[in-house]
Amino acid sequence: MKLNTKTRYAVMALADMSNFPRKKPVSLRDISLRQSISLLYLEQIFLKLKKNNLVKSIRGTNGGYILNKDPKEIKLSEIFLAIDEKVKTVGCTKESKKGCNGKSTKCITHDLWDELELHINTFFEKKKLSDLAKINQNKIQ
Amino acid sequence: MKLNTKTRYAVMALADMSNFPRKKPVSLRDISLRQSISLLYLEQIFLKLKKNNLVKSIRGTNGGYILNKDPKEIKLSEIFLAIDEKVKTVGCTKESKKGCNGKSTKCITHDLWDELELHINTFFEKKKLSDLAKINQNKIQ
DNA sequence: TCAATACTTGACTATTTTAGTCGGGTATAT
DNA sequence: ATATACCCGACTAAAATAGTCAAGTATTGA
Repeated sequence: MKLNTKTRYAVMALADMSNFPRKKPVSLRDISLRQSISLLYLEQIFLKLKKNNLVKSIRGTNGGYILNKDPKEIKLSEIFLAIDEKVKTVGCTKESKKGCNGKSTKCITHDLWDELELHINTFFEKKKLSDLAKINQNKIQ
Repeated sequence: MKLNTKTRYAVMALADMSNFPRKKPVSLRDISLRQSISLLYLEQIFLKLKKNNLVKSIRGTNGGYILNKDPKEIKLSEIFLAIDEKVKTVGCTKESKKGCNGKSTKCITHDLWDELELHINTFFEKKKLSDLAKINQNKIQ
């Protein structure tokens, strides 16, 4: 059970941006250098973030991206949604209406995974981008 | 972010077993039929569960597996551990001591993922096998 | 005793997902 | 004009997943 890099990098990149004044565009090149993330990969990620209105883009020299909202207002769940990362603990979701293992009944663990999903999603709803402050960049002990 | 089938099936299978008296061995064949899980796959899974002392095996005709503890005593976290499913939200763990992205400092999101990991693991520590009762097998609405 | 049942083990494999890269754009500032 | 920096779809190598397969061993019951 692990997070994909796209989502992790998205959070990292946005957290990076939130360390700078919101008015000036931040270029992907700079983020790439500071956070050691491939520039080409960042481009892919930011297209999604833009489509989902988390950032706006400014082209040309001295261009870059700008956060659309104050970091205090940006929930991690929004970022996850933008990147398409679904916290789906299991195949038999409520949406599928199909039951687990192709049967019309819930599998024996169905409610458990539902509960876990809710648990995790609640965590991401509560966390804001602003919670990842510079203070986090300490040495590992 | 999703759970692998091995872990899910392990929980399903053990939950299935816990619906029957603990003294009589439950064969994988029966579990396979009731829960629609491949028998060959179940065999692989139960070897792990056995190695980690969650079940004991009885060979031969009328053989099968027996839970080593009361379902009330079996934490889901134990099952996860047995199957090797690690809730590792990210590469830069405390254990690696290496820092994120090869640097000696924590990445900007390091503490976040740590916190998430703890959050999820706490959930599994609290959940017992007995919490997945027969009552869960309702129709999907 | 001997056939059937059921666990044991390691190796193998097709498919899917992940984690990117590549190539060719377009818009803007200087 | 030219360099910068965003835009976009298609592609791909590598890893993980979700199993299967072959060849056992131990035990029971007829």
